[in-house]
Amino acid sequence: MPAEHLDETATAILSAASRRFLHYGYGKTTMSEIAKDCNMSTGNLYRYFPSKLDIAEMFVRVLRGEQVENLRAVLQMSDRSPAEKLRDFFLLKFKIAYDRFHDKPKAYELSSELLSQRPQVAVEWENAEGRVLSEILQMGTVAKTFAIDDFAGTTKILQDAAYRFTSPAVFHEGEFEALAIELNGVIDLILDGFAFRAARKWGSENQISKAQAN
Amino acid sequence: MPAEHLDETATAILSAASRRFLHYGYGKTTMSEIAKDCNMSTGNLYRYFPSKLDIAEMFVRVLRGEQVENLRAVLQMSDRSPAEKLRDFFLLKFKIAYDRFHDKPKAYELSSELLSQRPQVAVEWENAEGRVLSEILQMGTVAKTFAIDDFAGTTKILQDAAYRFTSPAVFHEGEFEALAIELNGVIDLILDGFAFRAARKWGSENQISKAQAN
DNA sequence: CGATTGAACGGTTTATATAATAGTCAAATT
DNA sequence: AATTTGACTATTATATAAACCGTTCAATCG
Repeated sequence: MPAEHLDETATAILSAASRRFLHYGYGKTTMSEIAKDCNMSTGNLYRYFPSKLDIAEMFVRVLRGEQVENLRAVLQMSDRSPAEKLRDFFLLKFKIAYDRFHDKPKAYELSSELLSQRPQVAVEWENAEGRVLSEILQMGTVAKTFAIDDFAGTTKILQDAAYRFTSPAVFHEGEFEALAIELNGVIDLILDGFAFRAARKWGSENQISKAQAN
Repeated sequence: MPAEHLDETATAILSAASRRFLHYGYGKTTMSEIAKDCNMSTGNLYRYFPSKLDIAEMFVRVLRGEQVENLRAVLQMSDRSPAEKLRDFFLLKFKIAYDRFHDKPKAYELSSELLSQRPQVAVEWENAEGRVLSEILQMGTVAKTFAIDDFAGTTKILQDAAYRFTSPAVFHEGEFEALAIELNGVIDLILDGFAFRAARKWGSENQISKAQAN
């Protein structure tokens, strides 16, 4: 399922298709154009991909794999506290979505079309991001900044609360800065909620002041 | 702008149009049908409404006015604490949106079409709901359950955090109960965030236990 | 004279015909 | 035998013509 299973020819096909997808969009790219770019016949494309939509799916998988890698990099920042990593995670996710929406419209259009026909891809992607988020929550729990018992459930709740800032349907309504300020406000509130729960569980007042300092 | 400014004839037009909008949808309703229902000519409709879209706008305004009234009723429940009212508000808003999406698909379609051409209506509607929400926040601040200084900003943040549960784009993804549980989780976290801020501001531990009890 | 009509206009949707494309497979190629 | 081909089919998209509908307004009505 990941992009690594592709042999050389499949990679060439995907690369040719990607170029055309980005430039002309999914609908305006034909199988014979892709075949010509690869110096092969249309029939032969089907030995490497079951359908055109599967080429698009692989294209999106690669794009989103890169996104998750970027998000995962947040985990490694040793100079950032778990609370700061939570903020970094969502601000980066917002920035990635906002940028892609604004300066790669064809890729956005392709994603929309694919996801309407392959909803499972969206679920997998959300789960992959959820695993990163969950690791941040675990780090915070180890550090006793957070006090979380249901990691999966809390991850889902965080994704819900930040949904507005990751759903492109809204990106035209406001400029980046205004939306980023609102997102920071949501994260502030979430972090205070976590601080409250940590204080309740571990019971010490220094937890409160620690969270306040953040 | 509100529905009360309408005279008898305009009300009859709106009523005939509403019946057809709900039954056949906006696109499948023609001005001559509306005129015939009211025993008048098409030309005469334009003495009461500038355009067909304005009839649709009035239709939506009436619907949404009722919704805001229902939400405002939450404010009056004297047996509910501010925290409980906040929960009631969002659960009711979610239920209203979910129900309308599922059993009045034509009304939903009409709303979408109108809002794409009259975005200002959505802004007004969000502001009207925001005023109710803001009153809940004030009640909570008076009761020292919350400690909010920027009511407008906090209102916006709450609307952002609950956006997923009010945006119909997602309603096919999950069943009502599952989504309601998630929404409750988001509200739990928000309320704990408010409790934390209240404890920080008013400084007493009994605030923490009070919020815990909720 | 104000209120109302309905034919006329222009823009848009719909229906139809035509062209292009995704996907298949028997034959050709290596 | 495994790979590749390209003509072929069924489906989808595009182009064109016809019907429709929102809107206007000069003529009619009360």
